Amino acid sequence: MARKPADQTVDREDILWAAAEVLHRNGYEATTMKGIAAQVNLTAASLYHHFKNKDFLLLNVLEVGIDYTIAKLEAVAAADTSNAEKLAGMIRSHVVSVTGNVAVGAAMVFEIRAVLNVSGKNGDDKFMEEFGARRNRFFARRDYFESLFRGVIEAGIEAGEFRAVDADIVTKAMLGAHNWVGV
Amino acid sequence: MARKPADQTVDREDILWAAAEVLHRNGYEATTMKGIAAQVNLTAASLYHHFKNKDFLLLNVLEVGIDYTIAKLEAVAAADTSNAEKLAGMIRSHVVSVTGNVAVGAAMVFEIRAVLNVSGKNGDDKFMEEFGARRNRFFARRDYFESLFRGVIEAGIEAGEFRAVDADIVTKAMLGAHNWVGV
DNA sequence: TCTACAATCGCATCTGCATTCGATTCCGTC
DNA sequence: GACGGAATCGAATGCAGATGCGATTGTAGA
Repeated sequence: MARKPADQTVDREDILWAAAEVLHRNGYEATTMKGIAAQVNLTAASLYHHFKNKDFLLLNVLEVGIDYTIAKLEAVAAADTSNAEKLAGMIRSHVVSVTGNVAVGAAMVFEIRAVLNVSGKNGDDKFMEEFGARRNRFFARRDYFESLFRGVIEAGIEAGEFRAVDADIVTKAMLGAHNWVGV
Repeated sequence: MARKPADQTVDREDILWAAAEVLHRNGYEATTMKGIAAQVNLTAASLYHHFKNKDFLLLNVLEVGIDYTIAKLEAVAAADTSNAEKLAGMIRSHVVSVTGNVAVGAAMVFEIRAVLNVSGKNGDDKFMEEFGARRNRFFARRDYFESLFRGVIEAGIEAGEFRAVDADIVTKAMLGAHNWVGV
């Protein structure tokens, strides 16, 4: 009695989805391994077979989210159109990403800080080394994501298509607007 | 040795500020009573002299924040100007509120859901009754706050000052933009 | 069929945190 | 100066949640 029938097994991705949902409902710290496990009819212990620990699991949710969002965005950003059209397309793409998968979208909006705070308790060198690296990669991706928007805005200003606004602030405001409509 | 010198005593408000800061840094669940207490050079136990418990304390942070924000906003919203001017003033007011006190501002943005989730563990009837009431009041305030914006937008559309947009969505997007620049 | 591995589970541990309580010290007031 | 309440603290309690471990059982090849 230590294993469920084969037709109930889940894979990494199922767990990530479940985690995203629980995350969306409860927030990072309030999300328990038990809670995630329950979502996929497993016990908390079983999750450790698939993920190193809670922090890695949740970071993984964000990684998948940002990668997906960026992939869709890059396609649009690479288009050979005016900056105005490009920006419009990017906005559409981003909003669709955020609203299409509210759980993951919200996770990326709300749980960043939680990921940032992982550090103290886990005194493990090995752990923090790997986690830190992946976390940095995630934030780098996030910066890159933002830079896609900022880039188009700046290019648009250069080209005289847009008024000369503060691209930094406008980018942030814009992303905030996108995030918010999906919450 | 059970009391600090008089010049170090703190009051409710000091604690609320401290809580807002810790909240901003760590998020709701990761915010510990000990952490808040440390911020004002007290022990966790001492906080219970000032607040019923953690949930009430943190809810109080949000209450103060929304009340402050609304107070400032109402002044502008009541002005006898065009809707466009009014809206501009409100945006200014809100952004200043959010950026002026990042801790409280961020708390209101990020911790709402945490407050919403308070319920299970505290089986106390008395507790949940009062907490629920205050929480509802808070959310009502929050709705009211949003309605101030939506109202002006709708009025502006009526008056032909603004294009006929979806006031709901635009309000959300707008507030998201404001919140985001302050994060 | 047998074997190795993957996927689970139950249980036990360990830790951190909220909350309680009794004791102590300050301060304003009478 | 004595008294009552306010503000603190330290220590103890109790619980929930992360994680480790050994046992168990599907399942895919040899």
